[in-house]
Amino acid sequence: MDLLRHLRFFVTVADELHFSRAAGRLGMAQPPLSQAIRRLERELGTELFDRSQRGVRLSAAGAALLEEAHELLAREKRLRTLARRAADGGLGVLRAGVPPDTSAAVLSALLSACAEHAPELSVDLQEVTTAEQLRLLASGGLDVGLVHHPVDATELRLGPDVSLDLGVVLPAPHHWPGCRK
Amino acid sequence: MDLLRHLRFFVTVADELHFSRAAGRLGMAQPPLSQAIRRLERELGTELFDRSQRGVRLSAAGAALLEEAHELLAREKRLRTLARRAADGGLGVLRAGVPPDTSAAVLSALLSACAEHAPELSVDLQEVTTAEQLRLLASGGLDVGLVHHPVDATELRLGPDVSLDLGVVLPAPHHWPGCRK
DNA sequence: TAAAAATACTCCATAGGTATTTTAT
DNA sequence: ATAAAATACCTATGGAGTATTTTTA
Repeated sequence: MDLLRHLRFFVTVADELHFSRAAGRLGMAQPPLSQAIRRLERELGTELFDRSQRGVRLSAAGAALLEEAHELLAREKRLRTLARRAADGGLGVLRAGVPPDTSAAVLSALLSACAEHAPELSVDLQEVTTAEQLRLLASGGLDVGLVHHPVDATELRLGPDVSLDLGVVLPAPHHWPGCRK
Repeated sequence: MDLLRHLRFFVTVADELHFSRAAGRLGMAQPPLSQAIRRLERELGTELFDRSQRGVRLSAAGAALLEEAHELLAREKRLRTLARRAADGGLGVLRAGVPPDTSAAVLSALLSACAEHAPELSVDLQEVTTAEQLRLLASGGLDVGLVHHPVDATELRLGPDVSLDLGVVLPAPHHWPGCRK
């Protein structure tokens, strides 16, 4: 019954609060949209909207489910992105920068954690200073970096801190192939 | 194209590594399963399996996607569960009875477990004796109760025992909004 | 030769479109 | 009277089944 498409319909209607406009945005006619929402409501066993006079409102259940629907759709996109990368051989090398003074212990711990989590991912390690890494991350020359705190992480995504005085900085999502979270 | 169903197919095949057996588990014939997997591979732009001689193996991309597929399916189930709760009006208050001599430790443990499991559920606690609870549960005045054993649980559903001499009694399903199982 | 997956085809369910009706302001 | 959603009906896409072929060990 294609729950994902129906959820797409749902969030669009929830956004517009107007079936005809939502149908327009979805590139379809209004009647099939109405039908699809009704089908979804039957499937879930709940009214998603209050179609009373003066327009459409989210019902309590609809409000509760909207957030979850968004997350589900986000996951879907994520999976498709992952698949795309795998298709392009993107699941190949992860270009990682580390500061020159990184200890062998930290390095091997990170590498084995990566290998366990994404076995098909090969890691291309490069010794770069924190400052240099920030430039490379911003320009797409690196995929992830291990840097010294404190750091100006505007436009970057931070990972968890590592051991004592090290931290992980990740670039904006589109440069971000493997090693989840 | 119903990604979710295809992912269900995918994880089943990945689990069995055998199309015919997987088809059996899915309650369908083998040819449509093969077709569906091919469609999914085309859709994602990646080979999910290595169908070489001597059985089926997960491809690198397949291995990478499998985990994500599981999470997506888990989210789907979660959403359906949420919808169910909302449908039963479960997204409101759960009226819970506890015996007057319940210790604060037990109480807080139960409440935090509930909060973790159903964050959107607010719990309305009432101190009632075991005997009183049984009457209220039967009449719908309570949704769940924490009672002393032994107890006459005809027409009620029992939950797991709690700590030493306490037990959980649940009423018939239709009075039963939250706190699964 | 046997077993498992792929191919060919047929059929039916269902999603979507168009036309129309209903309802509420 | 108008605008928006619901209903009715029709068509077509595609998903699933059966039969069959292909391939490899």
